[in-house]
Amino acid sequence: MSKGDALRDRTAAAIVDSAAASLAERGRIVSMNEVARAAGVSRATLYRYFPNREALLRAMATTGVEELAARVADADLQGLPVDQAIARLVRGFIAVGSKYVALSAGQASTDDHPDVDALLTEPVRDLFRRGIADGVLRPGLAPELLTELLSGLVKAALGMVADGQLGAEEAAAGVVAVFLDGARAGTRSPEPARSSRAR
Amino acid sequence: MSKGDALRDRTAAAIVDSAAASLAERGRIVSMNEVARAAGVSRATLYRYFPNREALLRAMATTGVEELAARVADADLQGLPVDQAIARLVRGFIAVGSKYVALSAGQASTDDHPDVDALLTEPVRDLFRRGIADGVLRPGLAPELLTELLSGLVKAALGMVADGQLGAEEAAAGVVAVFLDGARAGTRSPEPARSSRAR
Amino acid sequence: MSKGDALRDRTAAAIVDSAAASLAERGRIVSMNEVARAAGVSRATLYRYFPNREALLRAMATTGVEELAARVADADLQGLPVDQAIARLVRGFIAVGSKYVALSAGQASTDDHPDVDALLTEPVRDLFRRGIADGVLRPGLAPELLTELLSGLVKAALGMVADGQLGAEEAAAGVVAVFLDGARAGTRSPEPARSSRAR
Amino acid sequence: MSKGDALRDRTAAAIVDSAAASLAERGRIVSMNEVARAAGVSRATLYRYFPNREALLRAMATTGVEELAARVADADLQGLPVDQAIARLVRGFIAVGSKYVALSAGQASTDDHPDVDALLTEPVRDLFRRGIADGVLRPGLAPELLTELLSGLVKAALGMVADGQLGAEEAAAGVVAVFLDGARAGTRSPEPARSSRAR
DNA sequence: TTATAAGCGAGACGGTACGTCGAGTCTTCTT
DNA sequence: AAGAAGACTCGACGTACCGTCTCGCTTATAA
Repeated sequence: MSKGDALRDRTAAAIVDSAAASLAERGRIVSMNEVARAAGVSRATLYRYFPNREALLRAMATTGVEELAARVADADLQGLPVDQAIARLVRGFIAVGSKYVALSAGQASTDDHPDVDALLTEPVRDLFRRGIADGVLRPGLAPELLTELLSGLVKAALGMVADGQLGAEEAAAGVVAVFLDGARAGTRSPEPARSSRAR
Repeated sequence: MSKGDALRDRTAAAIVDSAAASLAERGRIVSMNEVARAAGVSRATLYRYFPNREALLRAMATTGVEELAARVADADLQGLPVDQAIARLVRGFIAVGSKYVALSAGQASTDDHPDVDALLTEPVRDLFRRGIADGVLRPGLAPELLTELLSGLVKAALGMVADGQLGAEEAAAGVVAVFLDGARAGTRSPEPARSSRAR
Repeated sequence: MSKGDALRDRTAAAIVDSAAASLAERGRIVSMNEVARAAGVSRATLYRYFPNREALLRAMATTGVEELAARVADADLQGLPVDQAIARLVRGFIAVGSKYVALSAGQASTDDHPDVDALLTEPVRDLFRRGIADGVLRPGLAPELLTELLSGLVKAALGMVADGQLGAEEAAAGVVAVFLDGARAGTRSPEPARSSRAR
Repeated sequence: MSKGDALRDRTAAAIVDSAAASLAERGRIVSMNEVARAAGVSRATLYRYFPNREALLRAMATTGVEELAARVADADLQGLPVDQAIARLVRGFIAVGSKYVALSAGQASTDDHPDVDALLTEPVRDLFRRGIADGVLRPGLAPELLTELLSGLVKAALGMVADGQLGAEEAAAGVVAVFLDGARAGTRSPEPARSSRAR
């Protein structure tokens, strides 16, 4: 039975990947028919795996979240200084972006997802809490707000990457630079030298 | 003829407003039938004004953009210090947000809009150019990147406002604080006192 | 007032004529818009004269009927032998045919038309009754049946005339020949010489 | 595959039958929605079988023609004396009439139908040619004209049958009587005794 | 090795929304 | 003050997509 399940999972994953690719490539308008065809599978099978469009989107979201969560877990955020942890996090977000961008466009509601909270939002929030407690981040901004704002920065950067206006590395660097130190000129900017090669 | 046109414009504006309200209230799924009914008009008339759904969304986008552009023009961005201009800009964005949020959710493509570029993006980019030239903003970040990142921050903040997690003022203050000075604690903390007094 | 009425009548007649022409020329599918345009009048005016499409068709029918009725009245059917009266009648029908064909195609219901009955059907039926009474027509066929059958023959002949397969004279002669004497060869062949000289 | 096709054909036939019934019962104005409902099928399915209204009408025409053609083929026209063959033909036409009447009202164009020519018009024309050659029909009337005139008679009779003014048998008898021997009183009318019971 | 179960492709079906178009009503402006 | 211009509602038409279903077929597991 484990074998059947494995096959099932692999098929589902293939469908999700293919759908993510189709959805990233073409502009948000992808019919279930096209998704099925692109995945090399019949429409009936597609519906067997995902009972409706929303479920497919949700699965894509979950996949992206899990992929991201794996990176987050690997990243040993607790073991790093907060600023470096954030940088690593952002790089991870943007690397996984190709899937994340489809969702960030509002296709999937990301509501009703315990995963996304448990796996992503919470660790990030913890990171921010730690940063504030450590005195690395300033105390005036709520962790929840910081989480959302960072997410917004990442989405914007992903949009530019998807449009080919920016490489993933530059995008990540820009996000980190702005998020940590802001756009204002000042004394504490050795980092920007690393992050300013926007075409 | 001016009268007929005026009536026409008013009707169109009423439809756009009603559609924006419907679309903000209900989650992204609003049929043309409902839009028409909510606007107190028949479906045929709706289609007389906007040949298809996309045109309606585009009109909503344009309306939002123009409203925003009016604010931007009023704001006398050139006459202010760059940081204050940015703060004013962000407050304007968030104030108009209720319309902007529907569009930012990805409903309208915002592509093929000369308006949005001419009226919004360009002034903002100019502002950033001026800031870099003045030495107020650091030179390492391209104006295009800053524009997108600021837009991302605003969208994120708008999402929180729409969810009721945050007031418009706090949201604007948070966006400005992070965008200008970043989340990192540091020597520049006296300045945020001007702009980031979240509740 | 007689002047206004005269104008009114003339306009109505012009619309009817134009509509008949449009309807004869193009195949049965003529929108009220096209009718109005062809008549050189606005759609509103068209509707002022004829409250709906059916009224227009009915007016066309009535016009044709009146034209026909005028011929019928002129033809002095009572003063002629029945067979000659029938021949004259058929020629009249076919001569007026261009209008009659549009109606015979089923556009107008011809129901609820007192005119058509009073002006056409009744005289024809009377003619048949006289023929039966005179012994010119055989008694076994009801006048109503004969009326319908003759109408059917005329419509068929009109169709061929409209298609250019037949001239009006030959068509009329054929209808009269078949209606009076049938298609069977027989002893009455000398008579057809008078009425059935098809090309 | 034969099974699927058979099912398909049966469904199509059911739709055609139902549509013919609806169209015969109600006066020419039957929406596709009603057709679908009457056929116990959804509108989408109706359109799946017949891409548009005209195709449905055409299918009804073809069905009627084929049904008629089957009768014609069964009737062994060649093996009968021409007058008896004509009588049989007319009875066949009128029997099938309920479908034929909808089409004869001008709903379907009957153009672009090779079938109708090959299956119906041609045999009838052949019959007339044989009749003329045999001396049973008189030579002065072209077969094409006779074909059309007979068709006109049949349509007229069908109209009366549909209106309930006449039974099918009487109608057929009247048509045959008039078509073969005309309405004129004369020596050769033993038949009318059989055919004159118009109400 | 065969039977049985499960997944799969194919595709019909109902439902719903979209965008188009014609019919008929009504208001407003003009002459 | 009547008629022209034209906006509006209603509803049908034809198209497309979604989600459900059944039907055979194949394949892999089980006896």
